[in-house]
Amino acid sequence: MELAEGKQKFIEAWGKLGSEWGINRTMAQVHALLLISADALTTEEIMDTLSISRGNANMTLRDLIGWGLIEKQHRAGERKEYFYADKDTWNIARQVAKERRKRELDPVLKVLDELANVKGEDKDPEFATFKKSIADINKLAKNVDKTLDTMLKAEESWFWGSIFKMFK
Amino acid sequence: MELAEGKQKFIEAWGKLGSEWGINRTMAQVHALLLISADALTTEEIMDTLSISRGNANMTLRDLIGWGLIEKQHRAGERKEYFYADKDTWNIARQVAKERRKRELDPVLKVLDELANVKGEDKDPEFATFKKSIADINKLAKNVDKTLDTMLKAEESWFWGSIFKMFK
DNA sequence: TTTAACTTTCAATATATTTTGAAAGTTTAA
DNA sequence: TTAAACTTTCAAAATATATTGAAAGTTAAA
Repeated sequence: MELAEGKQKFIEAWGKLGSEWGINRTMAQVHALLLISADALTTEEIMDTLSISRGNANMTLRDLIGWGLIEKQHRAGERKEYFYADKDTWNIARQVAKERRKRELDPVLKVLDELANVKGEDKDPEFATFKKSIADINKLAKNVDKTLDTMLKAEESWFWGSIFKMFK
Repeated sequence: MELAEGKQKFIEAWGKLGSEWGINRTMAQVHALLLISADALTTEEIMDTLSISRGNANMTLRDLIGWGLIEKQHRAGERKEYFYADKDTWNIARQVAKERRKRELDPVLKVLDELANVKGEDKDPEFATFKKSIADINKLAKNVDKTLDTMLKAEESWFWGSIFKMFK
């Protein structure tokens, strides 16, 4: 397989994976493109390569910056902005985990805590089932939260070392 | 907070979380409803409670069965089918992880392996960056795969025991 | 069998999300 | 200043996804 074809395939696969996990396909594709680019790219180059509009490219790049996955670069004597992706997969995974925890896990934990206070008759099976389910999910969510917290602070080598030890 | 209101809130929160993770909102809501129901429910009851159509309810219930999250029940002397959700959060997490691995991680691993064979000039920085990125992502993906594999075989207590030990 | 209770299908419709592109906004060099 | 180079915005259009509901299909009791 040629490099050009390989790049194409990677961008497609990354885009598909992203969309299956609730991430805008274009955003995942732009990220993929920058991931496999040795140099930083301009908005223009990204638009052309992926055949997307200026508005779309601009918004997507802003979002990616918001996710902490890419950054702007400036070159002496040039007005244009260049975009460059962090290539470290461990950082990427951490960044994504961090953002999603903030945006999604935190609100859910808040709701679950509220729901732990629902009042009712312990003899009522409907109430008992509700209570039990909420408590169990709460426990799982808090464990996930704690695990992410530690993971976010961890260094790569330390983390993988632990995973390997954990799973022999 | 009253039980009825709590149920409502939980169904909404679960639906929102699901949709943010690429799971159909209605599917997550039906799952939530069954999770907090002491008894198995009929299609009719689910339709009424969530205000969804018969077709939607039917398709969603089939999907949930496909994900291994709920099951049909039959009652002596009745034609109607009842639906019941597994209430064990550990099983739910495992089931979801299992399905998503099969549907999403496996295809990505396949593409990454193909992309590892892309030919090019080692001196070409574009080629070198591509190779490096693919290799790194491959490594991460394989680690995730291995971790999931072990997790899927694991018993709850064993798993959480390890997590706790891992993170003190 | 027949029939009524129940389930499934799917084309049409509705809703939600993404994308476009032209206009407005901003910045810097001359 | 002015004007050209560049970035941002956002209403409208396009696309993708989810939902409806009536008709077709299935099943089991009579």
